[in-house]
Amino acid sequence: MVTLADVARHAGVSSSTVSYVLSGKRTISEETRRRVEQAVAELGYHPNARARALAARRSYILALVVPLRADSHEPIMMEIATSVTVAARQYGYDVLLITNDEGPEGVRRVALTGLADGVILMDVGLDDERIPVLRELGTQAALIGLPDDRAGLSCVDHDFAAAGAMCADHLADLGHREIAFVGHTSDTRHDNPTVVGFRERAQERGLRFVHRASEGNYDSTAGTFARIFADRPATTAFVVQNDGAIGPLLNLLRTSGRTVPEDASVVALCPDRVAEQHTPRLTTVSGSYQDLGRVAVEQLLRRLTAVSRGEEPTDEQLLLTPTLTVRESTAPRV
Amino acid sequence: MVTLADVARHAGVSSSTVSYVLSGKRTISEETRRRVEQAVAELGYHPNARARALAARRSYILALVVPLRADSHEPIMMEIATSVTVAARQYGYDVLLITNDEGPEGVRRVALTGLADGVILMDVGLDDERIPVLRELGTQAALIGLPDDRAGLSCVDHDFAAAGAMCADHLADLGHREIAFVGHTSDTRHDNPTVVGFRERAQERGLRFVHRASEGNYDSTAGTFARIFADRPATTAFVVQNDGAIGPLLNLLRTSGRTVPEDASVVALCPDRVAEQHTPRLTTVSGSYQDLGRVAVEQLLRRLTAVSRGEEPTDEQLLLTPTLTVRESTAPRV
DNA sequence: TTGTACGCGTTATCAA
DNA sequence: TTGATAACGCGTACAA
Repeated sequence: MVTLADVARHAGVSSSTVSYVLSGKRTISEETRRRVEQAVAELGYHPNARARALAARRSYILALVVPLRADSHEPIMMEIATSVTVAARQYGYDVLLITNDEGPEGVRRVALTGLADGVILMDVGLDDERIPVLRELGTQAALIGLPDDRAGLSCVDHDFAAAGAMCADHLADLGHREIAFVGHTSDTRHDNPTVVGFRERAQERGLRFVHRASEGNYDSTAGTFARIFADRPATTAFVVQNDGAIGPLLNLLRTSGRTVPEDASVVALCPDRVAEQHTPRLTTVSGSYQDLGRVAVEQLLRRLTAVSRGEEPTDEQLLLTPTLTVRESTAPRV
Repeated sequence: MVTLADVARHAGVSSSTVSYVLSGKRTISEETRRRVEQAVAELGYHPNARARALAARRSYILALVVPLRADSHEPIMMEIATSVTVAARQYGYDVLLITNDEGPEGVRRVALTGLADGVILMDVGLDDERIPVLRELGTQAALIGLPDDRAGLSCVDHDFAAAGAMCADHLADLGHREIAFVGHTSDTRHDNPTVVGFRERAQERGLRFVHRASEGNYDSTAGTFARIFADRPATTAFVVQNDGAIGPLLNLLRTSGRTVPEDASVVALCPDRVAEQHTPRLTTVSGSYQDLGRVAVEQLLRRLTAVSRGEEPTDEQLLLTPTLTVRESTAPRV
């Protein structure tokens, strides 16, 4: 293994000079810089991360805590995880994966042992049990998802309320008056922000709507579908916040003799990738999960640099505005 | 921060004794062990991972290299990543996430800087560009996927050929004679092991079959479906190796007046989670991605312990036998 | 602009 | 069964 001392010897300078050339924390004469860089190249020197971490008292590692059984969320989780990793690398950080089967202790462990400099929490619930640990240890963190008590924390999430409102607006603009919102049965929250945003905007625009749930499979969606038309036969548009219900819904519309978008418009709240897979390709309101990961990394790194300067880190709460992408599944009401 | 020296002082022993109590690498008298453990508890000592890594010359971190744009593979990737992490934790290791946008250099970086003790490569291709780096640096690794040249490497993968054969056997046992295999257009390999395994067993059992591809959306699958029945009107069973084509296929069967499984049997090569979502619930031949991750971790750790003992690590190539789960989509041919 | 020297918190060797 | 103590390789305050 080639060490800093080896490079120093080879270049005829002290090892601290080599260190400073590499870190750029000191002004170095052009001549010695050249010599050092050449020695680095000739010897094939690679700084030892372990020694650096010990001496610098930071590991340049961020811990990413992912939920273990994210059920249907899994593709999204991977997308966030990779975007976090890519973003972190651009700032010279690496990412350690922590699964939630360690529970809140996972956070405690990486913070206490100094494995990670900070923590990114995915899939943060309203009352997340990992948050007390952050407060107790003073661990720097960025959360993806908005907990109830955000004091002292930086968080980022999609602006679900805006997404709901955008669905209402788009369909209202197209002249629809009777809309069905198809959610997921596993969403037990009465104050699902998407629904709230949708409802408020729908009321402002004078729309009638029903909110129904599906389990995300064919049978359940068929039942939901039947009930919607039993209750509201004049329904001409659907908003779907349930990836598994999309395929069944489209098929039910088809088999019931309704053409999309001529007879019924469909707006999906799902990743674009999913929307492109269906026939017709679906109009969506969607947020970027990559942005979510990137923003979380940047929030956390801002906190870390603040702390390293002896400043107080500033709490940031950011809601990312989603995008309406009009594809083939929405059209003016006839 | 509480250090080993603090604990030693508090317990009235030397710091090396504390270290040995914690690592268990030395026999310690009951009395001192008790004193040390009490001091650890009273002071709330947590060993510093960075110092440990430097002194022990191992980081107790494994690097997991995931493909960046895994397209449809993404849910699977997350499942493997979490199972790798959980398994690694059980052996006292953590997992660092490396995305393939760093390319082969990512492997070089973590190995050369000593960030990780070993590497797990996901989604390994037949001729993977990361493999030469492993060889060049002598980095210990475990691969998920089987490359062509496996010399000096430990690998694990599903036994796809066995999976294909099991599909053929199951349908042959049920009396089917004409079978359609629906694959994915993105699979350009002529020697797709699943197809090979299926074909060979099908021939042994005297089955007729066609192999067709779909892009995994409704339109493409509809075209494939039409062609299959144009070519082979007597087809009574399908094997699907294309998650996106499953929903469309079931709907096409339904709308064309064929009931599953009475008129047509369907065997899916997909995760059980996906199979359970469809109506009817699908008979599958599937392998466990969790096992894949766990086995890779164990292979890598065996190599690492061998090396630390000065022994030569043994190469292991393991194919995991998949499982046939009979659900509601297959029945005897009528 | 450069060098010296100490510290980071463990592990592990060598003695006792 | 236990204790000193020398690495481990780098960062940085202090000195020159």
